[in-house]
Amino acid sequence: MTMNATGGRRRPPTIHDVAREAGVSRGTVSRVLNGGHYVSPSAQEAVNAAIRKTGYVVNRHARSLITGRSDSVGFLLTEPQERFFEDPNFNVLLRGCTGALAAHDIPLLLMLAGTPDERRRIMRYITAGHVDGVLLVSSHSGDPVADELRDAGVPLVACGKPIGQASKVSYVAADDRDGARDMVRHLLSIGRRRVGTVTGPLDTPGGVDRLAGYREILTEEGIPVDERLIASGDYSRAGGEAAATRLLAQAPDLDAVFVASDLMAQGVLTAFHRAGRRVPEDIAVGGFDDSPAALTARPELTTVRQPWDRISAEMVRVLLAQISGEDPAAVILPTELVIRGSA
Amino acid sequence: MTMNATGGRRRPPTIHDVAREAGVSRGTVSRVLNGGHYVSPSAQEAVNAAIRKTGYVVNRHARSLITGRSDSVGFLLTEPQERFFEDPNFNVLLRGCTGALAAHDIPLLLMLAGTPDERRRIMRYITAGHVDGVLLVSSHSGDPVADELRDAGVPLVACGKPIGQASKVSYVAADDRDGARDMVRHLLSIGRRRVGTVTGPLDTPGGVDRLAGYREILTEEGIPVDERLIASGDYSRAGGEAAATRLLAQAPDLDAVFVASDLMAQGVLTAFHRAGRRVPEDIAVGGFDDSPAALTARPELTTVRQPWDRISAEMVRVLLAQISGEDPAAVILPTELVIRGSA
DNA sequence: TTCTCTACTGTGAACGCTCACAGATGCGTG
DNA sequence: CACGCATCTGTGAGCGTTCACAGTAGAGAA
Repeated sequence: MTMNATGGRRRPPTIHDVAREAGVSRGTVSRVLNGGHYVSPSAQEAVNAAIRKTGYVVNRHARSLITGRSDSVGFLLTEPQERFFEDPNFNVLLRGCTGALAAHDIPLLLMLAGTPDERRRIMRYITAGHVDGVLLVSSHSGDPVADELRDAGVPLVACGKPIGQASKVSYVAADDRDGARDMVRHLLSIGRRRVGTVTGPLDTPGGVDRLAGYREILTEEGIPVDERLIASGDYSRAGGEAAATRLLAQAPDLDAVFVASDLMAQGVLTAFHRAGRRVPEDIAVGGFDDSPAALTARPELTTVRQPWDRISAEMVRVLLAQISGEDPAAVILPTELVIRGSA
Repeated sequence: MTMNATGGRRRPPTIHDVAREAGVSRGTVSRVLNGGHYVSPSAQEAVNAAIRKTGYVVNRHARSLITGRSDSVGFLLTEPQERFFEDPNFNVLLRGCTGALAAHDIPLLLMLAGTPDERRRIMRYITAGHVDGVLLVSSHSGDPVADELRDAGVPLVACGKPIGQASKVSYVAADDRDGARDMVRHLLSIGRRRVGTVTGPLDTPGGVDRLAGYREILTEEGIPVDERLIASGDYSRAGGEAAATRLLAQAPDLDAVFVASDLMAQGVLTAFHRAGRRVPEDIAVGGFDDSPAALTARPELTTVRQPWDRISAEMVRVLLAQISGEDPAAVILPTELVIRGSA
């Protein structure tokens, strides 16, 4: 018989081979491949059989050459990468995006742009049309990359609200403010009155919005906001530890603290432990993210879950919509309070 | 002047545009692009200037169509993915590979093959020549994917020694046995005599080789191997906790334990804590991996560092060598004992 | 009948690049 | 002087696909 398929790993079959096998023309095979419009049922079937028989797989390079699309998207990480790879949320996100794209048969290209050099190289790669769109992950938003890409006309979806220039950039984010509100409300509901907070960097939406939620609830409850109860961190464990130490010094009567990330909350726990404060007896601690770190911590962290699975799915959905011509869109997803031992 | 480059985002410049701009032919431009052999210095320079001026970037699809190469490689994860994405080592590996490839201007395609369906789709994608080679990460080695890819003639490098069929598959691994030997030797050197171990799954090289190292040192030191001191885990925290509990029941006089992963060691610490055993006073604990988990643990884990940065670099090196025609190769890298509080 | 419309099919002509080849030049050697 | 050889250059062909277009056939309307 034919010595192709699994056997002789020679030249892979082309659309020509399929056409010959099916007794139709290239054009018909191509039409079957692209949705099967204007193809008779008999031809349709013959082509499908031929595809199965020959083991044909479309050559994406040839297709891309003519369509101008690449049928792939980039997953772009700006900034020093350690921060991300340390962050368990990031992994969930990466996995979710890869999976969601795979459902559309679209490969994901992982791109790391830590240094200016890499950034340049990658921008060239992207703007040369080697990907159809970009999923952008960058914590310090206000990242120039977002604007550059937008200006270059590259479909783009950011993870988290980009702050700064009210650029028309699509994004998907959890409702940070509302999540913070839930947590602080919870801390108050269990009887705490000196509720502090360790914020994220204030050039990130997570930093700004979670702090805003904190302020709002206190105000709504008629509790004056005491600036000595506010310390800023950098989303790292060490930063959380340092912030907690400052907090204890500034406000020794602290009885609860809302920490803007679980990783920082781990540092906060360490600081409190060293200072001889018990959690949650002396001080209740609430985190944010519901990362695996929340379960590693002792006691386990009460935290705010971000719907990462939905975030990744939405990012992909919005990006694909944008690639096929729709306008940029913003999606904000609800968070969920997860109560464990620390508060 | 010319209305290209940064300005009008119309059709990107082609090799034709560059040739015209430089006053040479396509062929000469192509030669410059591919190493610059047989090109006069003056032409070389004119072409480079034209490339800068036009902002030309090679169209990889057109190139791939004719060369048959795709100039990209896949990073393939088999098995249920959670396991990997939970594992901090994996992240270091992914980051390292992406970076090492970027240095060669080769994009990395992340591929997740958790389900049989995905596996089929991805195998088709790979064997269709959409990537030039594959970096394979799969903990339970003996994975059929490795053999399938090898049989399909796809350049391949595995992370960790594939066990089972002595297949001619390239791999890069840390020296598990030697690392285990160092750790057990260390435990003995601090005076422990009832040294147990929690192994990894015994269908993984990490499981087998680390146990082998454990046995070897005990034997060399003339200490009989007591099977009650050996419990197997599954590289998960919960598995470590369960194994430690069994160990305590089987051998209450345990005074040290070598755990085949840091994550499991965390579980072991939890179990010991619950049983009222102090670490390291009552029982010394040694981990493996030097993952961030080692620093999260209390006390911080004495552990064996795997050189993940070098592993990723070597994987990429070996893969690229193989793509350009060299034979498969195995690389084994030394580990390093990291002493902290737990032992 | 004849004409129009829809459903379907086949055929060049690209897409942007590399490769093989043919040609041109300059230089050293028989 | 003729010849080989190495260096350099341009040209046509073709990689595998899609797209626009030109058809063909059959059904229904005029």
